[in-house]
Amino acid sequence: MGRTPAGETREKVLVFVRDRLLSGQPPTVREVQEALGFRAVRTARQHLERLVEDGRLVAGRGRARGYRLPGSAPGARTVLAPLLGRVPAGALDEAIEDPDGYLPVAARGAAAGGLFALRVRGESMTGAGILPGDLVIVRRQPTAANGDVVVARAGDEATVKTFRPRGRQVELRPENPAFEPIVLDAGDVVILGKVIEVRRILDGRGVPDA
Amino acid sequence: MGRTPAGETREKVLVFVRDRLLSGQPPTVREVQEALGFRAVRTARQHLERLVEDGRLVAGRGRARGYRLPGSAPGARTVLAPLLGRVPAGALDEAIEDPDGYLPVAARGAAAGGLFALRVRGESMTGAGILPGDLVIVRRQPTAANGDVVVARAGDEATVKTFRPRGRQVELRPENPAFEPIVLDAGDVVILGKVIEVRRILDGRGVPDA
DNA sequence: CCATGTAACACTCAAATGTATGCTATAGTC
DNA sequence: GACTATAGCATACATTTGAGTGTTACATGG
Repeated sequence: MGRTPAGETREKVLVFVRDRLLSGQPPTVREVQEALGFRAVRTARQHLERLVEDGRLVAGRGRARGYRLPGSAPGARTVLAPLLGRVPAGALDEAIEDPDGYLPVAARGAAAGGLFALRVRGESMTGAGILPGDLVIVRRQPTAANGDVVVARAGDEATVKTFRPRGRQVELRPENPAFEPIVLDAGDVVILGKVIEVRRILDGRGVPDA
Repeated sequence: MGRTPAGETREKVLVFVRDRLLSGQPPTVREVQEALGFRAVRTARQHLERLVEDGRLVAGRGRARGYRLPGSAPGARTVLAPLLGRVPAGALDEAIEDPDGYLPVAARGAAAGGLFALRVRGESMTGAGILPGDLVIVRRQPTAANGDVVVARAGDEATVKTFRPRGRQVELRPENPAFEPIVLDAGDVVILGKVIEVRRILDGRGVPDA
């Protein structure tokens, strides 16, 4: 029957599989078949086998939906971080239950479950280039190092600040001279995690003309 | 046999499934069983059924590895934007052939091939919260609207600036009073694309103590 | 004590899905 | 033309995996 130029179809197969993997839904061989319009399961499988031979995919022998991206492949280490609307007092795990969405993050060693994202409110960190409305990607951890930008809960509110240990106390320092540092006993501060990435979506709006 | 306090095990099941889903590897019922140490498949399935009843998971009827997080599945479409080392004169397409890496981007309608990423050099945009070393995600387009942050080529160099049309001329305005705007004839400016997102990786380094 | 609900087990069945065998056709090479 | 490699098809088979039936045990409330 019909043929296609060498390798061309295989690229489409790889793109399809990779897209599915990135969106968290590994495809079956038959889904590949259908998506590419093959009339035989075998055809899809042959392409997949070749991609594995060439090292562009990794097969999980016998497992359903078992194809993966090899560790070196682009996108292989992408995980999804839940975007939380707000962090109510003492209920991070509950907040993760009902996220506003998910952000794809290149996981630099971080485990999947250990990430979440927050939208920044207020101008207290503009000096560090973190503006109101920005998204921060946070790795959950109970401690932090001097100078880390952290998400901490002091009292009821969760805030983004720079972490400064001060002996038995802790300073949560805003990066904006118009704001005052918060200094508390170490026991009164709960570190929710460390900010590992800042994102700003510009999509629609531009910079207002001065 | 042994029992566990009410609901406790179910939480562990949810955490396990959620972590697997966020890292792109949906588990099978039997994998849940094994991970939680159940001796019967049915036990794992019952927990999963309950989680679905409570709306904390979504089941794909009959499909292998069919459990999803509520509200996430279709929306979390991710594409990869190639990170370009630099933009040599007149060769955007060639630069995309040999990227320094890829960034996962939530595709907000944007076509996959229409995105690329650049690392920002210089401090000319600090006023807009774009710092040296930041990554900008760019959607390729030949025109821009007033106020858009764009990647444009004026002469040999590609720069990130705010786009201001000025009649027959174009102003590429830095967002930093220490820098001078670039004003050129419209014909001498090539818009490579519009910045739709800004990212900053904080991974290791924190904010230096003042 | 008994009814009720949850947690867990053992086993079975059926659908989804990976794997294999064998064949046809087109394109390129010697 | 013969040889080889690739693309594709049709069908069958085997494993993985989701789904169903029934039972036991341990709490808790009336």
